[in-house]
Amino acid sequence: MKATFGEYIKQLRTDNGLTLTQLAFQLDLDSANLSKIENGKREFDEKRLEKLANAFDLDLEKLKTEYFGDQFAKKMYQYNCSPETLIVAEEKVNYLKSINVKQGEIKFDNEK
Amino acid sequence: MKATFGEYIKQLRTDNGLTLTQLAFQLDLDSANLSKIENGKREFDEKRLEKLANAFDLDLEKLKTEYFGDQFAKKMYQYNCSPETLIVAEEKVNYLKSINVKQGEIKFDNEK
DNA sequence: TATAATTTTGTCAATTATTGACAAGTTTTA
DNA sequence: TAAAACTTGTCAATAATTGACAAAATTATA
Repeated sequence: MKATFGEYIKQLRTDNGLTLTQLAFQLDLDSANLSKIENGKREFDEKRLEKLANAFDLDLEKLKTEYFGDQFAKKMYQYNCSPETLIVAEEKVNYLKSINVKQGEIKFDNEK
Repeated sequence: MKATFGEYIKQLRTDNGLTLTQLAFQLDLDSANLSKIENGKREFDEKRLEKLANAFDLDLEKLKTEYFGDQFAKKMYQYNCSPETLIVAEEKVNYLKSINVKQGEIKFDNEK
């Protein structure tokens, strides 16, 4: 899997013989906007990952990996970040996990 | 370097004997908001990275690595992404670079 | 070829998120 | 204990994102 997330969706959709309208309906989206997503002109909203997984019977975890990997890649490309950035990210994830084992949970706004 | 970006700024600031007000001035920020940034309650705006680099005579590239690494780590922690996400990100950066060598540049809105 | 279906693009108001600013509170320092 | 430094809460202003629709372009098919 090397494509962007939009290209990936398009691939899934066409492989399964769906039109934009059909998939957009399942994702609770306008077909015009799904087109933009597939062509990289709009972002796919994280909230719809589960619907996308259901639409094609995909593993949500794998989908998340594709999705966030894509987001990070876009940012890195856009800002010309060094590959080192990803190593730093890995360290910092571990750091965040370690301090939260000790100190309880960080609250993010997407949690209730 | 394992700390969050906010902790990193605080470290730099205190090591150099600056108050919030003093550093905030250099960053064109309100000291109250800088406090929130240091404590992870607000985001540091990418546009201020250069000012931060100047304030402490840091290499902008290294700062970017810390900054974006921190952003990715937060997202991964927040959404409980697998470590694999970073490998996917690396592949996709290369993919983006390869298609743009071939096809010309992707335009991002932050470019003029 | 025409016409129907599909996809793409443009636009814009509405919603949502982020920011700057200031007041008020707390903690630290001298 | 007074001043300085830091933190927290709030909110209007600004900015970014989204949904929706119209219309243009492309593709498929009768």
